[in-house]
Amino acid sequence: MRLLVLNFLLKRKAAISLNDIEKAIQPADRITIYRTLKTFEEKGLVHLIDDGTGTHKYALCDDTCGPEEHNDLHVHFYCNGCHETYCLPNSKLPQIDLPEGFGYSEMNLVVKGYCDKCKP
Amino acid sequence: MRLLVLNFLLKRKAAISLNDIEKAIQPADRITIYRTLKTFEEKGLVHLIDDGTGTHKYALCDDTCGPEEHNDLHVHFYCNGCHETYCLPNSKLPQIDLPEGFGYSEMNLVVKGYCDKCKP
DNA sequence: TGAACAATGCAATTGCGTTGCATTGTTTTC
DNA sequence: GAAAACAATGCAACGCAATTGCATTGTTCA
Repeated sequence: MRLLVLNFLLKRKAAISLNDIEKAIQPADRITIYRTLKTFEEKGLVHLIDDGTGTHKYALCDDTCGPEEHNDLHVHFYCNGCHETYCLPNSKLPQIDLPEGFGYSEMNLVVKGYCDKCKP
Repeated sequence: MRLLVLNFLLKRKAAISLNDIEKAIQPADRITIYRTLKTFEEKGLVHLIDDGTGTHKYALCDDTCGPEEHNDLHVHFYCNGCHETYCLPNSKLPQIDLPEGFGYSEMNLVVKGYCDKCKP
């Protein structure tokens, strides 16, 4: 089962939700996939994306990720047309000036718009 | 009821969730507060914040917002200590280089860390 | 082989957002 | 001023996704 999920993740370029995987890998139990993804995340294989749609998405990490640390410090792009969420690893996160006394730890940046296939 | 909600929003500097308001304004019905906030949002009084916690937060808009348009183009800060979400209107959104063919429409940027009160 | 452990699957729960509908309060019209 | 039209409130219920408990099955190790 974990191999099935992993293979599906490798095939897809965009981030996918639990439902996507469930539909693609049938018959499969949603809870098993959920726990599989959770395990993958803990081990540093995938990272969880919050693209503002309310449903979690998952995408493969790059090689620098591990169980200790997630280097998912890149921009995510949500397409209003095809409703896909893409990782933009080439777009690095900007430097933000925080108010005095505030400490930075992580950042989540989601850009919305239309991807190259859906652009009107 | 709407006045109660508005006054509570004015008193609080941080963004607040439906539950926060419900606990603060008792006795009050959750649905009524929900619809109140929804009305406020449509009229351009408050804007909705997705800080990645999974629950929506609301915060007052500045004077440039109206029913037609929300100028909530600023950074939000989530404190891992007190779990409060702050608006950082002085931190403008950065310019992100999108891949070829991608079109920009909106952006959501949440910085996480520790605020000045919770910084260790 | 048997015990310890991990993985899976089913059922059920939680949390939050949301809608339907009846009731109450307010405004408009005659 | 009464009746009708409309807005606001409150209760119940629904929906969706994430999450957990527990029993069952498969795997590893002594």
